[in-house]
Amino acid sequence: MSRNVAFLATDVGRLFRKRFNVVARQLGVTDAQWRMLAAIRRTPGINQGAIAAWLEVEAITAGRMVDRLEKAGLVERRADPGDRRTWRLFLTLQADRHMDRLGSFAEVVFEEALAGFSEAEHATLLALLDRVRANLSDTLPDDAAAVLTSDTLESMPHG
Amino acid sequence: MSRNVAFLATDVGRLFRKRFNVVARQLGVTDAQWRMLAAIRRTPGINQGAIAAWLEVEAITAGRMVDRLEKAGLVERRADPGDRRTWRLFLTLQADRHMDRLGSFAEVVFEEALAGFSEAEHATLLALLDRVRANLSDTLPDDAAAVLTSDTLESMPHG
DNA sequence: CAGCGATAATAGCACTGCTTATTATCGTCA
DNA sequence: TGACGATAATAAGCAGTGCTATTATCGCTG
Repeated sequence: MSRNVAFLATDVGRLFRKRFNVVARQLGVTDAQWRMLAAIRRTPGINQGAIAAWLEVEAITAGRMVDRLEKAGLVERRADPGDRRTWRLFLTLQADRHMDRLGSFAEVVFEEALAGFSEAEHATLLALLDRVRANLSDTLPDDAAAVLTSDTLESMPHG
Repeated sequence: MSRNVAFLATDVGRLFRKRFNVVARQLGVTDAQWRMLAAIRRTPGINQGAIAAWLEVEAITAGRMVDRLEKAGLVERRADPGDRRTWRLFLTLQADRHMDRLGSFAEVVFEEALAGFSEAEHATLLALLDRVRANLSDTLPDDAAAVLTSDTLESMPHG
């Protein structure tokens, strides 16, 4: 029944999310929000479209997450001096302080998830899963790659 | 960044869902609904709690999906003669007629997802992913196993 | 049979995510 | 410079998912 990659992947993702959120709720942050915060920390000043491409979600999805994160005081939207359509995203100090603890929480769940795995098995799993993701990512791999090299990020304040 | 099982699994699940739903929308059925329909077809008369355990989601989640499927005319709730708290679930004729086509749709996406995979790689991926799922499934494996052998299903009309 | 803990389902609230449509702006081309 | 297609973001509406709390029963125990 569930003997297929899609269902297993869906289940693993959901189960991870559930576990992570139990502990991360202490900080008022969900797993998806953590991913977004991490992406912003990696490239401060990134705009919503680029972060959506990076996370492989739709722009509207990313936009609403930013709404909540902004309201929660974890992300700051700053106007782009060169393009009045876009927002530049930055972490607040509070968010920055949360990142280490969130990382630790995730580490714990990762270890549970991989209990009994050898290093080789772990590596194999990641490699195979990544190939599946690539197969299913329409034009997304190109877009995501573009994000990392485009001029969008060239003018960023302190990358 | 996304070099961990949880994120990769989340992404693969989401990407699969997106692709599958593009075609399945013709029949007005989502991927999650298809999973539930398949579970009901496998054990007609199953109740909501058991199906929730089988799908590894919360009872309320399954209950609301049944709401929508019932409204869409794909699932029928029948009272349980022996327990007034529970509902027995059955596919309608319409749903039954959809199942083959939905299976075909999924096959296509599965093949895309596994493009370039050898049989051995495929098997390895499934085995490793399933171990991760087992690691993350709290008491769920036991519950799910129980579902398959419990008296819940013994008195089912034509399994 | 009365009480009480366990179980099945549901109600309310919140978050993630998608599709389709709309608004504001940009950039280019005539 | 003015129009028009492309792009960034948002709006509306729905599905899936979870947590916490509540209601209706069950079933056992005294």
